[in-house]
Amino acid sequence: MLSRKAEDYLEAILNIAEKKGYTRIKDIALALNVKPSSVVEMVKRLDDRGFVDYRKYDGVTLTPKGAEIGKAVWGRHTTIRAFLEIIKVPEPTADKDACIIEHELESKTIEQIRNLVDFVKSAPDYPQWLEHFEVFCNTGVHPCVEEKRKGKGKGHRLSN
Amino acid sequence: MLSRKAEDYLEAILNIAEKKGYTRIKDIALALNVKPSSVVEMVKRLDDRGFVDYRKYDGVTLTPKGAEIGKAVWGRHTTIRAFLEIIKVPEPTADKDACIIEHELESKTIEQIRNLVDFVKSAPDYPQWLEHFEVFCNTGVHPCVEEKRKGKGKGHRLSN
DNA sequence: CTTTAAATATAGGGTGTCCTAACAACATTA
DNA sequence: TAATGTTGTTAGGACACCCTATATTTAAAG
Repeated sequence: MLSRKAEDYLEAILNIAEKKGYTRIKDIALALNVKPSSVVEMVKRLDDRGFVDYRKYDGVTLTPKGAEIGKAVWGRHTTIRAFLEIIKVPEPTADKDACIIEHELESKTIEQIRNLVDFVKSAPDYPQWLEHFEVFCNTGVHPCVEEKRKGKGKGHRLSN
Repeated sequence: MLSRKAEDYLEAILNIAEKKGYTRIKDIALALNVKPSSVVEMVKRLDDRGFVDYRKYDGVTLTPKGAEIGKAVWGRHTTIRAFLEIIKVPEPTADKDACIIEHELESKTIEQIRNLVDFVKSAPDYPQWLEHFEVFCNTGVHPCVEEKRKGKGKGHRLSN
């Protein structure tokens, strides 16, 4: 089993390689906010376990095994970030917190979050329930409750 | 700053104390799936930092400071679990994963998840969009898309 | 080609968390 | 109260992760 941190490293290596074509120790250190010496240490461990190829003074590349994990983590990351943005978590926070949540959740949980995201995306129009959710965030009152009071309960189920 | 693990201990101590009135080393070890010796070690650290009162051979109690944190973590836990249940994550998974997410998220994120939960709870009826979400989970198709095709776009925005 | 600056590597140390094994205190009950 | 079983404690060690300070290698500029 890979630790949360190890996954972070693989994800970072993947992203850097996609952007620049190669990955140096310094880039990883920068991306993860740690010192180069820490990166070297981790990268050695990842090499031992077959997740990366590491040759001294010559950067790091992901093995297929490592790339697979990196991509999986990155996928979880984007899913979670999308969800957080749907529920109006502001962007820098959404990205930061996606980094935290993306590890260790059961696949069923990720699947359901992804379902929710896809559900919203595949809607033909901007969902009314999300408009209502925004109202609720701002006022603390569910618009349908008001509406129902006035309309004396037509029995028409509203968006939330 | 308290670590994830330290928070776990405080949360566990709180829950055990609420259930049994007192908290022994063994209970904590059981709740967190660690050995008693690990518990003693952690509890000493928490005592040093003023989060618990620990006297040898005589259990552990939370200080006000420790109880505050325990309650906060527990609150986040229940919020997250409620959310996961809303999106149909099965119960044992929901509980387990709430344990994981509950640490370290920014308060804004927690607040928005809580908003979503409250939003759903305060709806006058079971939300139509959740029914639609269930359909989507089962079929991969958003019911409103079908409906729109048949109804030739009345311009009536549907639940999602 | 040499000097220097940047990047990388190593050595050595620290913290947090966990474990096992051995020992000590307590509680029960014969 | 003595024997026994349960619970709690300590000692000692392991592993993941991070750091600083010091060496080494590579790359760039003179």
